[in-house]
Amino acid sequence: MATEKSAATAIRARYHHGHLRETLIEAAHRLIQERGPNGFSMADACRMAGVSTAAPYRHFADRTALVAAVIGRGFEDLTVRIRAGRDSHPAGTMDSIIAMGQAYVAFAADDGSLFQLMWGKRFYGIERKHMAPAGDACFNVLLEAVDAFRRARDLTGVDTLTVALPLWTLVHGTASLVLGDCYEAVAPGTDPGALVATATRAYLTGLLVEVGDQRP
Amino acid sequence: MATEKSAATAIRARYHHGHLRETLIEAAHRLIQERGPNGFSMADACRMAGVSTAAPYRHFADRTALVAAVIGRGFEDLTVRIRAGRDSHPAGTMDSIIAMGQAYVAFAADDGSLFQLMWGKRFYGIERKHMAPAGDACFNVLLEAVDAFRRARDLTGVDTLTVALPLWTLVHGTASLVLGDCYEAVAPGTDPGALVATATRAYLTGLLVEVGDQRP
DNA sequence: TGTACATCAGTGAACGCGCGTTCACTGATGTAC
DNA sequence: TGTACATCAGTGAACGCGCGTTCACTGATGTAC
Repeated sequence: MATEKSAATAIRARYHHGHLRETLIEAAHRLIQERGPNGFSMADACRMAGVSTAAPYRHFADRTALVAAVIGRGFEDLTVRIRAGRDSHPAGTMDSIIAMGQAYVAFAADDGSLFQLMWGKRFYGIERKHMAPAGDACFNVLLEAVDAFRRARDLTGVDTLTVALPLWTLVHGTASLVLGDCYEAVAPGTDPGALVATATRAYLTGLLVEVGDQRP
Repeated sequence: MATEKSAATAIRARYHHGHLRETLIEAAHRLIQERGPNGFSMADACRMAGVSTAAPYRHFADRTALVAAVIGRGFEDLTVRIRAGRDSHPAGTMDSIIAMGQAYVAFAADDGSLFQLMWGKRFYGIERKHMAPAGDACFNVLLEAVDAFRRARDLTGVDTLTVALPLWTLVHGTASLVLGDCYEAVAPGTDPGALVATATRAYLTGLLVEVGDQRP
């Protein structure tokens, strides 16, 4: 019986938690997932981690610092996922770019509240510039893919950034509308992944027609 | 001196406010604008309106009802603005569709927090379906414009909704990234209006190439 | 036109609540000798 | 190997705060006669 109990509360059997920093980040993440971008409180995270409300201040300056850590994890996760999408097809193909976009949307669908926190503003007073390194790493995955596409298609009339921004915009829009239940309200049954594919294809085809040296 | 004072506090000189419902909606709107999607509280709105904290309950069931009213106004405003954009160019032209998108983005830039509230989820527990009528009216403006474009271009290979969804997605993405300061972080000086124009043009051009009966 | 009265839109004080953060503390850990 | 001690990661109680909502109330308004 003592053994049973210690199994259930194994982590807190010791005075020192041991992995409190990690545990708090995960707890905050789960709270945000379950209750929305504002659903997080220090007190709840402590309850979840089985720790007193003063404990987090050994690891985080304040509540904002904890949320910032969660957001940082979000960017890392997103970067891994879109890189995997991109690399699932040969470099320089439309399919590679499409898969990347679909991975972006899938991330938003899985983790909508965190997605809103990452790209939104004024939720917890965290400025965009404080997320710059993590966000840049993420954006670079897209830039590399677009660069490969431009080289593959001899698309020299426009620079990489100009091609990339609308692609990002398109998948970001898809993600935002998915997680706001907006497609459901207006066109039930819409498949966001398919939408990303057709829209991306049409956009890139249009680009090739307009400024490409080569026809689609 | 009594006159000066009554000028400053003219509205509250009488026991009955007279326009409290309107005033509270405006106050809540301003608080949301100034302090972000979560920056609104009943108490602040009352302070702003110069009224006791119990007064709002004559006009709104609870705090959520007040926010819902603000969101409703947002949809009305957005509808007016995109309709004006659409009608600023001949029906059925790309320019008409582009101007509509630019109006959408301009709305977001002017009123970012409200925009997030309107399209986001789980901020104040308001479900998408409760905004349906206002949102539908808004979406119909886009559908009409796309329908005019399809007729003008004999674009019979795809239906209106299929053409419209990526257009919405594109401008929604632009709006979201603008108000999250995301373009600034990655491509300083980006003009969102120009981005909407070139991306919309490329997308529609691609569509005409892929499924149009007529070449661009 | 004057009056009685129902209705309505406010007041102001109070409630219970949960929050972020701080404080002096305590128990565990690791290291120098 | 054993011990003294500095360091560190926790505790638990308390703080002050602002919030949403309710309550019995009061002052103003409009209407029937």
